[in-house]
Amino acid sequence: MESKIADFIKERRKQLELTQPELAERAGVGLRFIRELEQGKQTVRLDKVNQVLHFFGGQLGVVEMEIV
Amino acid sequence: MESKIADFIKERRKQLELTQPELAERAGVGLRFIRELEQGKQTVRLDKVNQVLHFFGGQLGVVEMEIV
DNA sequence: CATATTTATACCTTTTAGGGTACAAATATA
DNA sequence: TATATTTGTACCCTAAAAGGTATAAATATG
Repeated sequence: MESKIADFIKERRKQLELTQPELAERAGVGLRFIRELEQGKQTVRLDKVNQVLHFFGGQLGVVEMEIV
Repeated sequence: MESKIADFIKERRKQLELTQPELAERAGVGLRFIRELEQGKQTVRLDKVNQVLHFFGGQLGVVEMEIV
């Protein structure tokens, strides 16, 4: 698993049958950002991630740490 | 409410009776970052927020959007 | 298998996050 | 209330995030 957040976004995007450029446009972020996000990049801005998650009705919040 | 994440960190820090400089040091981030974070700054890096949350046994994850 | 669509990678530029630090404001304590 | 501690604000600097875009790689489709 690359990243829970990445997986969430990738899955929800496919559920809606959107391409990366389409999601970028609708979420109001750059295409490159969507790509990096879906690939699990960690050094991304929180507000930008939220902008994408909002499109799916989600947002970032504090959760318990994974027992990896 | 400034920000759920900000409040979480501020509260947990006080529970452990730590000052901002102490938390910054232990979490391995800059003091200024802790200050901005506790004041609800949204344009922060996800990995840095996680660095702080890890100290409290938490992390960022996708949650349902708030009905504000 | 050829072709079209989608995704990944790479380059350049601008903006800004984060660290450091100094000082003011606020809060706690003696 | 005077003093010490903690927090907030402001400054400079560097590294890199994000946008745009072109192209290669991968995947889907005919």
